[in-house]
Amino acid sequence: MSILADVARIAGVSKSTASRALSGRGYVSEDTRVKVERAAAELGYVVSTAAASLVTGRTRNVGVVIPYINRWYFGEVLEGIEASLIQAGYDLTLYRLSSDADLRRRVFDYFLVRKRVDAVISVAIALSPNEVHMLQALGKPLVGIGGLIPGIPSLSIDDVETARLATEHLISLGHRRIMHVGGDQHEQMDFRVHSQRYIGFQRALTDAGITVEDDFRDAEFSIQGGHAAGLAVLGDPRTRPTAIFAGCDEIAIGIMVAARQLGIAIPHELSVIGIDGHPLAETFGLTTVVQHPGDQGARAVELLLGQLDATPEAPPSEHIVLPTTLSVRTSTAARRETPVTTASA
Amino acid sequence: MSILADVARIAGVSKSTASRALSGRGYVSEDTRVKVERAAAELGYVVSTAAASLVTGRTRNVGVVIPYINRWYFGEVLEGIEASLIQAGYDLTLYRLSSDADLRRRVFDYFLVRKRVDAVISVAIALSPNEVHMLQALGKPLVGIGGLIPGIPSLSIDDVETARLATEHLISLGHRRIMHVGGDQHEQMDFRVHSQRYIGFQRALTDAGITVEDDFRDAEFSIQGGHAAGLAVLGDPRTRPTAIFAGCDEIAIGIMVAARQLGIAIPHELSVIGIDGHPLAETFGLTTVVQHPGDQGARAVELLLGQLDATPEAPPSEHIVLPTTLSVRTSTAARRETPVTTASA
DNA sequence: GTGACTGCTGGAACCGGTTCCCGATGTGGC
DNA sequence: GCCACATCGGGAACCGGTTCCAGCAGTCAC
Repeated sequence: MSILADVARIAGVSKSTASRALSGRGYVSEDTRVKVERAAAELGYVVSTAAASLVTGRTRNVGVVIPYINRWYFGEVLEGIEASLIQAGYDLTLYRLSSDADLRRRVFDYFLVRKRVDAVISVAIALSPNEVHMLQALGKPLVGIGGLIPGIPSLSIDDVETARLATEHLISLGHRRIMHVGGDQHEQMDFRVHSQRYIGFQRALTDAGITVEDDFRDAEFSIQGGHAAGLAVLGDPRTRPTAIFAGCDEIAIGIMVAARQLGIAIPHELSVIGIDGHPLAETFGLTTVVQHPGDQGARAVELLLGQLDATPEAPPSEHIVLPTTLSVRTSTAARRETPVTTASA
Repeated sequence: MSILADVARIAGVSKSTASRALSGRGYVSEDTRVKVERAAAELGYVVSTAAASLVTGRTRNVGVVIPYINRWYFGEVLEGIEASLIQAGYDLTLYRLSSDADLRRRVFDYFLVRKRVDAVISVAIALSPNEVHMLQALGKPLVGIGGLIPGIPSLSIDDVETARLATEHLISLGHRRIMHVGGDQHEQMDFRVHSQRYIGFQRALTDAGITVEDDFRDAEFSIQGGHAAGLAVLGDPRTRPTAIFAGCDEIAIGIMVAARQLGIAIPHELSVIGIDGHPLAETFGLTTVVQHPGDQGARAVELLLGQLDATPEAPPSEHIVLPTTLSVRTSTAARRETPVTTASA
């Protein structure tokens, strides 16, 4: 474990020159630069980030706060962030923020505040005003993904529009008895997304002059969640919807599995559409509205680095909306028959 | 952003006393401790980890090297690691290590070496001898999960035995024409696991005196991978196996989906067993051999912290084997019919 | 020849903690 | 009354870099 002073000695220069040579800041002649680099290589020297960040105040480390790791959307976002950060020479420190209040406080008080990160990316987390305040008080760049937090630059799809797009697809196929199986509006964790998608769903119905009685069923955002909800919703042939707009592809796939178990043919007896562009959507022939979480992560990093480099007090509190595209597969089709009645206005 | 000196001044003590009071090391009277803590709270003081680790040499940060984020096993392991580290007051810095040689070298040269982590956890990665050497040269604790690296304490299930257990379950049900759909033995990333499971599979067959001609098909470790392999393998009714041992639950589920699409009834015409205990196994009624990746992550952290605390030169290069348990569901059943012939000896 | 300027280098201060060491005080035993 | 010992607090060195500043040589313009 050699230190800069060793390198300097071997190279026959001073610490300051060695530092300049290695970091590339300030005047160094080509000759000495080579000498220093050679010495560093010889000794296997690597800078101490602790020492460097002590004096510069920058850690080259970005904190990522995320509620889940093992769900497709979140995993993708995380991969996107990671790849971009590595590329830019930054480390990524991961904090999983559950809904457990104690743990949350702990993460905030104990970790994030510790001058250890240069910036924070918050992925699809409903932050309390107090938490937002703490993060802003850090004076570090902060970017949100997947939902907007007032006063914080963020990045997401337009959930209302996306949900409307999906629902309109079903309506255009002639469906009237449409149900939304999605996230609980009142859940703490998932941050507006649920309610936004429900709003978009309803808006499409309203615009088409359709009213549905039982128009919603909540489900966990997973295949199992969709499966359970599917079994519950599709059980009675007389009340069964002819089409379901699922809050995400995993729910949609769970519903498809449930339908198959119940002997309900897709798409002849039931159309299903999701949101995400999950790789399984192709396997299952699921029609979906595609988003690109990995890109969202990458873009967030871009935004962050922009803020980090350009220190001028220009807080770009913009909200970037990313496009989504409808991808039609075989899980949706024109309405064939109506089990009972369509409740259309 | 107050510093220790401010706290000391406000509390009316010296920096050294303030430091002792806050860190809890060394003699400090109860009175002064309270005074210092009050001053710290008042100023909203938090230590600079950079400064602290510069002098102590410890960062309270653990590096995790992992090949995938968005696959069930890896996500679970990561969650387990994260929870335990947070609990212990450590940060987690994430490095995704792809098979891309450049990126790999970059992670090793540029990041891991940078005196930035106290320890490293390597999850299911096939490290080159050179990479192992670099990590060991760091002189930091190092624990592997999911496969053993010579000379490094590690933690995993017994892949051979687990595969044998799964295969024996199929054999005990009367199956003879059994196939293994799993990972490519020669793939760089997944680190022995593939070949170990194949060995266990073959061992069970051999012990039962069974020989199978086409006994293997490789698949990506995902539902899609299993689905593609399933379509390929199950296409021809005359050569179709009566039972499949899948390398993981995701592959198994993909196969089940493929079987359904091909109109093959499970378990009447085809038995499928996996390895993992994936939450979807329950949804799909998949028989599987259960492991607990989250626990593996937690145990790894335990091991690591043990090494970090006890500095005595006792490198516990042990390999811990974790138990797995067979969980029988409805995807496996006694052999009913034999499409053509059973190739039994 | 002198002054201004550029290119380069070294000395030293500094970042913000931790810890060693020494001195002061108090307390108990003899 | 004195010594040994435990408790407590402060001064200062130190961790390993970065950066400011001063200084020096060489070049060019006048």
